[in-house]
Amino acid sequence: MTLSYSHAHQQGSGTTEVVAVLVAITDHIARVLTVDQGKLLPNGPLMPLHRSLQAGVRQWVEEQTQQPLGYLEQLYTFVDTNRRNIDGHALVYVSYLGLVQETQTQALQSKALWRDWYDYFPWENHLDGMPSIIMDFIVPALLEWANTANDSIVQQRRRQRIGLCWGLDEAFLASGKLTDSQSFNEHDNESREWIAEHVLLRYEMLYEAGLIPEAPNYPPNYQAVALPEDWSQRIGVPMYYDHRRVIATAISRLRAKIEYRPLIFGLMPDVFTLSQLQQSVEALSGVRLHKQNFRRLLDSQNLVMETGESSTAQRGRPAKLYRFRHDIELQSLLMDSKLPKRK
Amino acid sequence: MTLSYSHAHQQGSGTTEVVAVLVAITDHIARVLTVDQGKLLPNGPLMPLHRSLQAGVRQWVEEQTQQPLGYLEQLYTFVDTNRRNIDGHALVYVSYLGLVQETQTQALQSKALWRDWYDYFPWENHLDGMPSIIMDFIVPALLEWANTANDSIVQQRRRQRIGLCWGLDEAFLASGKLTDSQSFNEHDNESREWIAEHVLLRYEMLYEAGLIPEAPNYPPNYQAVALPEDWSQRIGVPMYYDHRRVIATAISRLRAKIEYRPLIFGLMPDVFTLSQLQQSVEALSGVRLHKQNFRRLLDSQNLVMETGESSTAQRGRPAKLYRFRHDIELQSLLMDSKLPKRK
DNA sequence: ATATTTATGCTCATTTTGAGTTTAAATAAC
DNA sequence: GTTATTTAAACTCAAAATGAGCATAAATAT
Repeated sequence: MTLSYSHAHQQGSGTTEVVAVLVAITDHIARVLTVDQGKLLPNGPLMPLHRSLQAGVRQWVEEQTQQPLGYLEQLYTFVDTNRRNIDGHALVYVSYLGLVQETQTQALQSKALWRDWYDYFPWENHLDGMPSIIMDFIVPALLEWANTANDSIVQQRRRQRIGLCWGLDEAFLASGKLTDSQSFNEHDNESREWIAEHVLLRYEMLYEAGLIPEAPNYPPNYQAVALPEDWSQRIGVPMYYDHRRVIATAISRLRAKIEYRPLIFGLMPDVFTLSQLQQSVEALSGVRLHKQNFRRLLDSQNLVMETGESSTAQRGRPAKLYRFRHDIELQSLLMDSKLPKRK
Repeated sequence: MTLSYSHAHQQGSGTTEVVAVLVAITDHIARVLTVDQGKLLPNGPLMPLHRSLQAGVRQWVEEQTQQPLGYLEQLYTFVDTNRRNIDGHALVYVSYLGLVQETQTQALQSKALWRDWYDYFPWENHLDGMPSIIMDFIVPALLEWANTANDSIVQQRRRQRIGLCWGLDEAFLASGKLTDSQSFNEHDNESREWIAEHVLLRYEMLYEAGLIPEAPNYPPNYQAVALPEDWSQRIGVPMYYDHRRVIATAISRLRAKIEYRPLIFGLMPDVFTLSQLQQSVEALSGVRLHKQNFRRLLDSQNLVMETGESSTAQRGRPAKLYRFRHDIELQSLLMDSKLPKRK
């Protein structure tokens, strides 16, 4: 796959672009809004008429996707030295995270497409346990990458990083038990904690190791243990430029922030059950939560109120319906209101 | 004070600048590195030769201050529509936070100057209790600002915001007891928690209310209760452009992050006592900490090790000397290692 | 010698967290 | 229509983390 991609916009004399990661949850799956067959995020140049970066984001998203958007926050600013304007100035692009309510995802432009964000990061979905690709391919490949370092200190550091990023004990990594992927799930005393918000660290490690198609050193030439034929499929859908890294940044931010701010507000419909709310949080964090503790924390936060109605949409006992307490909207944005930890 | 300031750099065809907030702690006081008599942060245009934003920051800081710098992280990206290049593109400036070790602050360029960061934000220093300016002037002025809103809903919202930002109970705000600034400190049941990391929210509220010299609506015209003559002195040292907001962003980030990442690493000399360490954290957070709990958390984190020596620099019992465990440097950057809460 | 200052070890009550058990109220299957 | 299954929701309990204080140690100041 070639990454030199002829962009639609004229770069002209400006050197600044904006790019947006819009997130919505539909059918309990976290999705990002893409254009160009899922290869690009909505983006466009900052123009003299824009009074702010936000204004630029809103205009280009509207133009390219017709998706109405609410909450928007700045993520990170990147430089692409491969793309320059006529005077040789490198392209600077400022990324934004936007949240879209489930009910508001209709009537998009034909180019625009909502995609399951785990299509881009298959290893990040732990809703049904740790995906097998991690122990079968990713960690072995990373360990081999660690070994290619000349300096043994660097090797040690890399192994340490691998353990921390992927939730593995270093002793376990050294023991070479990886070949038996069963043993991992059984002896969870050999594993550390998987930290959901380390999405960006994990992506950057894969990138650095040359295991990501977007990386300049892909495919890696150190593979004694060859990667499978369909590796570029298994390692997730590639994107143009560094847009996949931008999504990784967004997921990291979202997973971290949802622990102490009720951002989930921006993703839910007006009325919902507590189970739906929990499933939405799980879709973002990629791990299952403990139901009883989730609810305990919720009502200690006083974020939701009963509507009085209940829903029989599911099979079992009808669930009470809730809505967010918009009277405390401001407060909630400021306050440190946590959401519960993993199961 | 006029804010149209003729900048030293030629803007040319680029539209991107970098600006750095360098922080160091000397004599237990948190300081930021400034140029131009404390009116500007080190800054400069991103140029074609820079391979990254970081590289740009490092070059301009070196050139303007000769301060060597270690840890550097991106803060936020701003747009200044008042400054444009020849083609009319607004200036985009990317801000960075840098940490400098106490021992490394020598031999600066003559223009460069380390300034107590509370010179810019006098209301943020609660090391000797809440500064009187808050209850004497700031909150009364803000309450009057709240009353100037046409909509009574907006008025209510503003009062709510004031309470949350400044750690005050709304009932208390409504009660009009403000005139007696003593009553506040006595009845702390009437006050909420002062949240140290809300530096930016507080600054932006003052800016919005027109109480900050940099604000376009300064001085505010709604003052029935007139501000004191020397208001522009009391409300902190003004800066050119929006550089004071950039510092507020930096302090917010630092205060928030120090709670869960051992950033204090980057500010300490090699060897230090636990009291010095605590005083440094206090200098950043602006509040006093509980000594015993600070130490308990520290050794639960295993971040420091004894050197074996002790220091008799102070008056009382000699304090053991410690150094950071650099063997866990990487780990500590990744791990959620908290520092203790307020006293 | 005694008061004062600083460092450091230890206790204790309260809150928060992680991980269950039990009961309620619906649908699906026989 | 009775029974199994599914989902909701209330409640319990032990372990860990937190906030606040007391007690003792080892130096300097008077």
